[in-house]
Amino acid sequence: MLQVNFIKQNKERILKGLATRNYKEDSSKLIDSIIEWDDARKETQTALDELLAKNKLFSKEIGGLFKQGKQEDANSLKQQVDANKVKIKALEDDMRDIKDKLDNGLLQIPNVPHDSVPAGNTDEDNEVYKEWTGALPNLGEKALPHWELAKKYNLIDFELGVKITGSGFPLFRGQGARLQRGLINFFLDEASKAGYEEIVPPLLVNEASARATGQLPDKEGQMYYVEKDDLYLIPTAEVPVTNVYRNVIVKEADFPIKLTGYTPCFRREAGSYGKDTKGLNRVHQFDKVEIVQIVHPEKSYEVLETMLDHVANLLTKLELPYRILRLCGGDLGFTSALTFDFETYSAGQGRWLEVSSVSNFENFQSNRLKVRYKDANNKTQLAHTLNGSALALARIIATLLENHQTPDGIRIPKALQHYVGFDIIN
RNA sequence: GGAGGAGUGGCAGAGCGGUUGAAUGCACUAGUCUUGAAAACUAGCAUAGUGAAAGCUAUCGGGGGUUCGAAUCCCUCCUCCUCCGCCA
Repeated sequence: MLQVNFIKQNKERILKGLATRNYKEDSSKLIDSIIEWDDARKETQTALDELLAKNKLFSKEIGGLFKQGKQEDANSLKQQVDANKVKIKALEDDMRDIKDKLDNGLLQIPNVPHDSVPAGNTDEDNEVYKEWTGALPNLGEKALPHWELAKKYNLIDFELGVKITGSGFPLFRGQGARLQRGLINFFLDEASKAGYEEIVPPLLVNEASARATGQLPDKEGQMYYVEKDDLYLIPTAEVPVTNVYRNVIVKEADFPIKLTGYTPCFRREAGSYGKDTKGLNRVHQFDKVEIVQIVHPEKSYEVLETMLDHVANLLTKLELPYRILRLCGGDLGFTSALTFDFETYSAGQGRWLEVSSVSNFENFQSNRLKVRYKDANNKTQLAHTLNGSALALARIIATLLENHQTPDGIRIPKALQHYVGFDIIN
């Protein structure tokens, strides 16, 4: 969430940013309201503080008077305190009301897109940031999509997933399961080599955590919710891993903080039934290795580049053709200032599939998380947070199977052979 | 799930209705001393709101209540510890 002071000082910039996002609400009005509410908040607070200070003083006097045995004086003071208490109660009610409005208003304003974010509505308006310059695999007429390959080599059983749970919960078996496990280890090792600390977090989180990283209230319907215990199944490791630093004031010298974590991810994908749901293209449960960084505000865009390089390097080692998109305003996540998506070419389907999303949230997320540091003047400042998938498994398996299919079987890229324990699936 | 105990600043730990945002120790930061370091000594050292600042206000696990006044009393929730039960 944006800071109120930032909103006050940058109204035009925010409106321009919201336009880039193609934001539908009457944002100008909302921003004016927020500014009004905040002014009202300050005014009420000042009035309230004055009364509280008065009563505090009176109470001290009353204490003194009692000690001196001046009961009557004390009692008359008490009446004044009581009168003030009525006013205080009213102001406190006002305050709660104003704060609610202010908080709700702030929650409705998405992050301001970075200047480089192109205006646009849908994923068709995303800008190709880095094109694939090599040749795309041409497997001819015999190229199979991954769901057929999965069946042919008995790697993934979608029907069993349906039997056990429901659609969108694939079951991996045999070499398919091995491939899955190998990829996870490969991604984690690469992240460790790049200096990320490995975390094994809880897979269910409480409301405070989901709120802090911005899943709530924005994506409430997308998360599985365990009502009995009031917990959410994580839609990404970003939630528990970033929350490690919720409400923490870090030392400036500790930057950059780099964390990685492998977790299954659970997504209800409500509203997207029937769209791209074939095979592994869109599932309710998939595995992902996430990388997260908490950095000095001046460094975040530099760090974003290194994260892009990290993901690119993974895809290169997996010998997969990929391209990088810069998301347009309309496709940009609520909390993000700038997001790059990685897509790999899916040779069996003849289309590009999103396999990673790398974002800089600037201080939008840290403002809710309250991840801060002390600057040179010992003032508390918000850190910047970034994260990226490195990588999301399900679709990587899909493209891996499709791109590396040969008449003799599915070739395992060299970098991965050591992890899966075989060099071909047949 | 049942019974009991406990939650105070970065850590340890006092306070248990009155001027306490909170003793003391450790840690940390700066200074004095020293060739340098250590030790010793001196000072500083929570977060947030508001304000130009001084200051004022809130916060002693969270929320609510009693009281002129609450870290201290009451209610409730959460967390941790011990014991019993169950169990991967």
